[in-house]
Amino acid sequence: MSSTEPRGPGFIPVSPPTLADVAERAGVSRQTVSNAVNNPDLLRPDTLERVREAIDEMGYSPNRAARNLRTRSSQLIGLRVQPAQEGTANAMMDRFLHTLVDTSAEAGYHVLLFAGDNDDPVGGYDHLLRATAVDAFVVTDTYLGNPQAAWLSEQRAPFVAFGRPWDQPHATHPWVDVDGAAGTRLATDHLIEKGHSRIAWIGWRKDSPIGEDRRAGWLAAMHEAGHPTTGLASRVEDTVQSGAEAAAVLLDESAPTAFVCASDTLAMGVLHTLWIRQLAPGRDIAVVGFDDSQVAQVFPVGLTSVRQPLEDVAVQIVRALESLLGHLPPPAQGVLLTPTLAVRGSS
Amino acid sequence: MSSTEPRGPGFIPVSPPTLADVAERAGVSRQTVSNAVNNPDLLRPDTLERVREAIDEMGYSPNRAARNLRTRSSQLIGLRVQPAQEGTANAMMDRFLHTLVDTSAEAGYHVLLFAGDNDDPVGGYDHLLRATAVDAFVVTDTYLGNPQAAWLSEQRAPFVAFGRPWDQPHATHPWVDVDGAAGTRLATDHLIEKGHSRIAWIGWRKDSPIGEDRRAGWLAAMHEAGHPTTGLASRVEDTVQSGAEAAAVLLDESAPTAFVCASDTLAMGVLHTLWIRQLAPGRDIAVVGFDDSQVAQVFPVGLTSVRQPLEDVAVQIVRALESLLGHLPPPAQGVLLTPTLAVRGSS
DNA sequence: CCAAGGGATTGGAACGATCAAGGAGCCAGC
DNA sequence: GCTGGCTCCTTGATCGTTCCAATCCCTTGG
Repeated sequence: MSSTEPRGPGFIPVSPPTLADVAERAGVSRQTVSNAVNNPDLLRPDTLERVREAIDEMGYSPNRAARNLRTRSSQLIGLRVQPAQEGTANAMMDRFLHTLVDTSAEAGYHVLLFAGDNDDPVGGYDHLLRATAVDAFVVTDTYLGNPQAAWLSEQRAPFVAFGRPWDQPHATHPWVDVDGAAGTRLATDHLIEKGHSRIAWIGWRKDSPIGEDRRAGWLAAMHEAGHPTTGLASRVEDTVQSGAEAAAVLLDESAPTAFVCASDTLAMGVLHTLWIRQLAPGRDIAVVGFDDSQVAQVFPVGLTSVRQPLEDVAVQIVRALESLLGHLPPPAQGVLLTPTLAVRGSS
Repeated sequence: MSSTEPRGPGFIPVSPPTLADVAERAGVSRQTVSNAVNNPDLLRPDTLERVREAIDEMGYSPNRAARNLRTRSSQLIGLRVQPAQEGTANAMMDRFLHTLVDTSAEAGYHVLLFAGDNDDPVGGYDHLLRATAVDAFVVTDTYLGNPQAAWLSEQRAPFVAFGRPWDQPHATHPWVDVDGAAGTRLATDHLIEKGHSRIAWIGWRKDSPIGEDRRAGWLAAMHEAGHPTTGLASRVEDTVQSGAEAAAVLLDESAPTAFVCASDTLAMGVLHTLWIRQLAPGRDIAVVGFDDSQVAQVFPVGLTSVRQPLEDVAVQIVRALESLLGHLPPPAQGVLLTPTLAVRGSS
């Protein structure tokens, strides 16, 4: 049999033992070995013991391809990685990815990465789906107007989205998202508690639903505290440069004592302006960012920042996937998680 | 056949068409369709055309599991992700991962992520290998004393390492690495060119071969330029705090006019100390980091930093993998790539 | 006109697992 | 003693593809 081929230096590795090899060794049939692996309850304890010994001795692991073929499932979850782009929120995804991999592993799944193509947002999905190469997808780039979610729904492909279907209020697919408004509200309340009342907002252009969501949190917190907001809000591109310029304008025209920003990138811009003007962040002016990126953590005095619970997001996504794939009761259609505030020297 | 099942709202997705379905439609045998996909040269042009039409019309993609089973290959490359840890060089891996996925895709491979476990560094590899779930591995954490590389070599498993086998000079597996010494030499020469002669080094503890490699580049450049180095080198933990302290000590005792650091993290520490002492980076004191992290890019004046050619690393790794897997002539055993210097305001 | 040769195509047999039935063997009950 | 039910295990068929060897068809040369 395959497991008894000659072996020695310079040889190609022997093919791993099969179910039949183990069966022969344990003196049982193939199916019994299969049951020992998948339905141990069906075996008599002594038989189970014997088969397990054989499995251990031979170092048997079920062949993935054969199992996949027969069961029509791959135990793989597909995740598309965006085309390489510089310095965006990608780095943040790192935390998410780690937990996703870990949690998936616990559920018996692996994560398959595949390349994305902006011109053909659906191509990669299509191929993997038709080849039954993955059991489900995790869709993370829902903010791009997500044709994927709609397309996958239409194909009746199992998937869970990280991000609400902003522009498709009637979408029925499961999703997990972070409550951005709650995050900025947290940040604003924190500043109010510190005694600030003129708290400025620097966010993204109006066509970003995520940006508007985050802005809403700031606005609500300010209104509730009875603080004015006119002239204190600015909407710009998500770059350090834009953040710096916006901060300069706001400082000149509205004299805020604190800034809440839609991203750490913008917050870095604010800090840049403060630095130029010899204003000490945290002492003269408070600044809060969003994302708790590495930048926020290593910035000299530390940048207070809203931290997305990406680990929880990953866990919830895997839970939803398990439901979809039939291992658990159906999940809530949408799960909204609340971020926390990482308080540092800048506030 | 499976492709003609009833379809409509509320139904479970129909199973995708198979080779046999396409064959029937095109009026040829299964094998001919298979050849149309894998060895088009074997078909007569008109037959090929007819089969291709059928494939397109039915939206056929070969079933991955079946193909994998028959060919004993999975077209998957395994990459272990370390257990989630905070704020380390992980974020840098993002660039690498993207390119790895893209390049692998061009070579017909997908990337499979699997969870790592520090207690059992080999467990994940072992399972995937025996289950023939992946064709090869990319090993990235070779600096941990890499038991993986040795173990995989012993198993005769195909893999390529990102990182030289520092502690195993006789290892024979293929690897790709970045020439850290060349990077720090680049940084040091850049500073020398700017007129600096008292250039300090802040690096890692002596037991890090990577750290010593980077230090060697600084040392060589200084010697070649005839500049003294005594009292100008410091070896500390890789934290902002340590970098700040080391910079303070060096400034007090040796009055350097520039710093070369083994990491951006350390460089941030230096910048912190400069900020406290009201010294302007780039004007009063020059600073160069290593890794060109996001931090370096968004830091107000910009942090000059050695940039690892991670994209090239990924490309070379995929190339080496293709060789291992028999599609190309055997590769060089080791590939050493030279980093570049991203010059910004801090120097 | 037939045999030889080569290109194009075909049918059967794997690959290694699970599914769906189908036996043994044993005990209780009539 | 035979049946029925239960537990435990086995046998054949199957998933969809590619490998292998055989077959078919058409051309060419003797």
